Amino acid sequence: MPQKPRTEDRRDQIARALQRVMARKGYEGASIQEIAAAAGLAPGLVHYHYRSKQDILLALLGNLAGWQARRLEAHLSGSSGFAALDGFIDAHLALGGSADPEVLACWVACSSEAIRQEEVGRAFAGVVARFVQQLEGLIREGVQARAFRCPDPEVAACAIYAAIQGYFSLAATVHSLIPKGSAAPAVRKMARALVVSPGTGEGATP
Amino acid sequence: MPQKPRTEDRRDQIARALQRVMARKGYEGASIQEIAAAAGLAPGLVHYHYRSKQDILLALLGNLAGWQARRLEAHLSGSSGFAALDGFIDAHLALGGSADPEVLACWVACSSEAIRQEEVGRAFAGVVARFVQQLEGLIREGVQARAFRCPDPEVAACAIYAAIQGYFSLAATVHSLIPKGSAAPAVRKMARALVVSPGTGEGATP
Amino acid sequence: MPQKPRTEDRRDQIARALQRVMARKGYEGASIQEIAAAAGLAPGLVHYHYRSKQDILLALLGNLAGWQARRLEAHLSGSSGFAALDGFIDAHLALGGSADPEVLACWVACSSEAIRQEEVGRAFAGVVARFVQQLEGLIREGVQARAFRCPDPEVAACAIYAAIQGYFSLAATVHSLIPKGSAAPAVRKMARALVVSPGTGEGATP
Amino acid sequence: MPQKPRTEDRRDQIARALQRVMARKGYEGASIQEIAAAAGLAPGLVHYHYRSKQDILLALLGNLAGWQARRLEAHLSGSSGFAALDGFIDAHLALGGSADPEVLACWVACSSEAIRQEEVGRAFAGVVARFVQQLEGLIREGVQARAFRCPDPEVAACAIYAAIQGYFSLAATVHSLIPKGSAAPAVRKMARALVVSPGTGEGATP
DNA sequence: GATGAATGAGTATTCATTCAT
DNA sequence: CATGAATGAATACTCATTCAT
Repeated sequence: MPQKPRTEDRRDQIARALQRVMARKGYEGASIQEIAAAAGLAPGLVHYHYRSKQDILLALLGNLAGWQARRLEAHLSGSSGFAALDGFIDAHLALGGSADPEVLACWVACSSEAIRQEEVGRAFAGVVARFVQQLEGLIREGVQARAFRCPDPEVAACAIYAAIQGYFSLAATVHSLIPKGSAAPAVRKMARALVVSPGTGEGATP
Repeated sequence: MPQKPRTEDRRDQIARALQRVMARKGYEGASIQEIAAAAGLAPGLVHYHYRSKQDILLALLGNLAGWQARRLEAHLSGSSGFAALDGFIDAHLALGGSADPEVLACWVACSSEAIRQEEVGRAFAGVVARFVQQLEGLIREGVQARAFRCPDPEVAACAIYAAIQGYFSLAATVHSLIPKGSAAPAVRKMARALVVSPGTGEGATP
Repeated sequence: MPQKPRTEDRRDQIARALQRVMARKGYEGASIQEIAAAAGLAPGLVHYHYRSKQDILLALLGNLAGWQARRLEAHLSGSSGFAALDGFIDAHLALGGSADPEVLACWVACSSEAIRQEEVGRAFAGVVARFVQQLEGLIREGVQARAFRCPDPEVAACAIYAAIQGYFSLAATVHSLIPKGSAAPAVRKMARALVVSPGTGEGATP
Repeated sequence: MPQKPRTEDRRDQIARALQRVMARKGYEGASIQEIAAAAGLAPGLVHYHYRSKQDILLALLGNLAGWQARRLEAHLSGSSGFAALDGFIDAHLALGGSADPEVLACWVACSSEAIRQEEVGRAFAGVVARFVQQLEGLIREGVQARAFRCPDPEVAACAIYAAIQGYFSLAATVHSLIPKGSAAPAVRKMARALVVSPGTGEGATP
């Protein structure tokens, strides 16, 4: 059976297997043996293609980030103003999107590992920072185009991303608590409050 | 609870030790030996006071919930309307509050374990549900008092709590990304958008 | 079965088990499982009493050094001059002494590990240095007492110890090559050449 | 041996790679992958040219023995008596000779493996026996030529070789303990004590 | 000849849990 | 209550060897 089916394929196969196992058992709970079994590979192969278990996690994190980036691109595709803002939110929260419970559980597990493992922390922070900056960019464009009024786009972007992140966390842990289909609309509404307000003041518009 | 006082002390001592260790190493990474060492106790004592490691986690989760409930009580104390809403938010996000990085890291670790261990999941869900319902209650009171207009208090409560939860997660993982002191004000602003709007429509109304 | 049979006893028990196994299989070949089995203990106990396999080796090295030091003491016991010199040699090479093939094999294995593991190297060097310095001391005393003439006791001590060490190595590897009982007398004779000569010249003098 | 020339080159390339790696990591610590990397070859090639890892060690041992035999030949070249004796010693211990730390470390590692692996033990014993017998031959010639007086050339040869071997061992493990340049002179002096003495008695000459 | 992916047994080490004292 | 030694299963990782290409 030893052939040459593109090492890159094997790596992806293994990262996806980690995703499947980790969603149910967490990162520590995902043993190499189980990951290999889930990938349909011999246990030894895992460490042939990855130097360490952490490396698989980093690869998976890269995958998750890549998929999300691609979904984002599809949802934004040249739009601006409220359309872009809503696109960003929908790309993260709309049904059929990240609603994949496996991806959600993995993401939350990644955030936990980010606390424990410095290298994972750096990678995780990089991914999050990229999305938040992209969001901040959208807001700044909207402000320049007079579509938005926003005293502090950095704060606004962070807040909107926090709301999204919070829904991820709740969806992964207490899924039934979230009224069906309410996430994206609610965040859209909250986002508006941040990009149409004249100051840090009370609320929305006069 | 009603045992010899020493016992209750010991249990708390151990739960706090788990908190300290878990903040740095996560739940799986916190060994009983290390927990015992952090508590200044003999390893054998841990299993004398707790049936299993999971039990310590559940106790810690209870502690975290209790502390938060008490802080909430202090921040609310009879207020209503916007004051109550802001109190709820501040109790979670105001400086000096849950900003304790140890507590944040523990909370995120708990959310991860909630996915893996059914029993932890139930306990975690209970805690979250209680806070969300309390928030929902505040909103309903505000609506009845004509202070708020909110078509769906359940959705609003969930969204506001998601934003808080998201800030917890970001604070624990990518702390430096959050502009200092921006969390509570931003969530207040977002919350307003949810309790003054007439529909799921565009945003706040005149 | 969990009692308190003096942890120090357990440590010694394990170090002796390593000695038995290592004599046949070398250090790398001595698995923790096998060491535990040879000691009649559960595998987990080994790492309860020793932080790492290397630690067991260091303990064993300490044991070997200690036994040899004690044998040396017995063989020297106040003697000086040629008696002391012969005593040093006999303590190392006389029959029934280090002729224990198990000890010899361990010693050679230790010397190999001393090359690979820095910490073992330091410990091994310390042990060897101590014996060589003791020998050098004996020679210096003999010189001061006019019993010896030796231009460079450091060189002489090193050479004599090298000869001893060489017999260890040969005994452990090509035992049958050494004529029975020839080691100690031969080294005694060689040693004389180093402590009675006036210079680096030809040999012994009339 | 009579295969395609490339094959023989490859075998030597691999044996030399083992030498390099083994000097730092020992025999067990030298993985086939690493050996291949050190040789600049694909891992699979190693087992194409050698049936097993042990076979590489045996080849390396043969190389070491061969090199030493050649050096010996150069140092002896027709000499006899003390010149031959000194030549034998210098061939082993003179500066620039086996002082190559890589070779020394390998030699000590080989001696360790000789204890563990019967086949290596036989090969190692063969190599040592050959050198000792050659030395014994030199001494016998010297005796017949009336240059030496030596009651037991076998014992003398063994003793001299032990001293050489001991210096190898010390040089590989506690190099700094040996006074620079003292090895060969010291062994020459010790050797004299064995080939000029009238009996096994006290010391040198009457 | 040469390659490098594949295999699966083996390794040190960690750990929750138990229990004699 | 308290101790800390004991247990044995589990884990990440390594490695000699094989073999399809």
